[in-house]
Amino acid sequence: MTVRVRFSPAPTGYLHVGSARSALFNWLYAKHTDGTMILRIEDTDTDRSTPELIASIHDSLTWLGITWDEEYRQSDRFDQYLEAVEKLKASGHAYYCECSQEEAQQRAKDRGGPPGYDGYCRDRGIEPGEGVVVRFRTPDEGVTGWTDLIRGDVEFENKNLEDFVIVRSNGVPMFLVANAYDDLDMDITHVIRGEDLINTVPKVLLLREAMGATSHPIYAHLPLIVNEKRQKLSKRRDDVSVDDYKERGYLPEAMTNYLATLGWGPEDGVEIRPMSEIIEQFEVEDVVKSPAFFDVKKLEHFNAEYVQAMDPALFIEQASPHIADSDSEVFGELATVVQERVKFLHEAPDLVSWIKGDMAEPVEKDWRKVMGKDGVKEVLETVLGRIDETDWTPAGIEKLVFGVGEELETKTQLPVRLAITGSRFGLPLFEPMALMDKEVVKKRLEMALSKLPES
RNA sequence: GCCCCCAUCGUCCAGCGGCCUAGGACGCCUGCCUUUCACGCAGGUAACACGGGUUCAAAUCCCGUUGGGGGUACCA
Repeated sequence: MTVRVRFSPAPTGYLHVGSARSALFNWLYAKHTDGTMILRIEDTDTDRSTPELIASIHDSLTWLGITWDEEYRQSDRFDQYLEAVEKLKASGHAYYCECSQEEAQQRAKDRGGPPGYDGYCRDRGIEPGEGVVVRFRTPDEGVTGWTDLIRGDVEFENKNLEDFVIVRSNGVPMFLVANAYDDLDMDITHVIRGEDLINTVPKVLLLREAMGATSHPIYAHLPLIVNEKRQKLSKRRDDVSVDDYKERGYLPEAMTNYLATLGWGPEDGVEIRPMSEIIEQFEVEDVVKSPAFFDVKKLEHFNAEYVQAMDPALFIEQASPHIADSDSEVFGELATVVQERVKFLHEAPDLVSWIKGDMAEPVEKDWRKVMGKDGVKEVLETVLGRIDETDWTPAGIEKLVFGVGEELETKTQLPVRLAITGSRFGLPLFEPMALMDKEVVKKRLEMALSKLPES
């Protein structure tokens, strides 16, 4: 039997890293087993789903390198769900209900106990009409359970399952039926998704059985990815859109590699490795149960490793879009040294922008620390005074700066760097300086001198 | 409230009854290298939530407590 898995996002927002991880694990498993990966757009929430969002999900998945073999859109299949619902009604598994949400809630409140719908309309013979929904009739007793590939045996008592809505009053089928119907219809063999959906399993199982299913897919519920407060990642409060990471210059390979280590780890402990090896080693049952914190620091490290490993030509090609046009020439000349000290593509601009553009405002603390030292004034003045007679090449500038250092018996590189670049950190100093206009260098030195404390 | 899940360094992952005085990775700290930064190299920091069992032996199995999380919609 060939494995068929599906990633089924609701297009109600951009793809975020949690969903991306679910997509990735499905994809890894499909690849590992040589199975089929299905992308199923669950757009039954017609109010919030948009074509733009579907397109953005496609883009994000593609960017990550996650591919799919078949694609479906639930909004194309409403007729089928509705037909299935008709059968459910005919067999007594579903019924019309005219209770408003307020009424249902009010009754739940009045009777105390558990909230949820009480089955009031079960046998009232309601006819379809304005404000009428279709509900699925859940058993009053017994248990519904399954063996989860990751969590083991999970059981729910049927009495805790309310008669849930499967068709809205506007006639649109809801998530649960669509989901149950499609998994059955598409012969899904493994359902791999976030743990936030674990509570819906018994309802879907009941639905499937009512639809005549004699067997069920294997379920595997992934631990959630959480923020620093250990809460489920939320699009609203957390910074988690895959697209944003792309914009910030993260590499897709770094992202997927990092995501693969959240909830799972290779046997030999080597975390950074080609996707082909991850596919080879990946087993769903090895996924851990506890939630994982999305650690951007570690992602950064992964990204740095991938940036360092990039082919230089590819680095230039991919970093260039981040570089201002006015800086592209110097970037071209310094790309290799830029690549060596950058963790993200988006850091490249800052490393070169001071050469042709404006220099960054120095960090106050750094400035005080470096410029407050004795002798700095002499250093800057001497260097400034000799610029006109300096051979304006990297070697010439090095001779100038270090020469002054030897004469005055002090280190000159740092104050000169801070004066000219505005930062303690950055590229090797002399190569970029050689690309600058002498007058600009002089002006920055003068500016630094003027800001020196009068002592 | 009710239902469900989870619990090893700050973080991610190893550990599936003895090999654990608990291992790797990120972070952080120290040193080396270096007239910047980064890289590299050598070290270091730091955890089995708690309480009961079971067993010759428990981080590993069982129960409870505590803590955390998820769900509880005519969202998915």
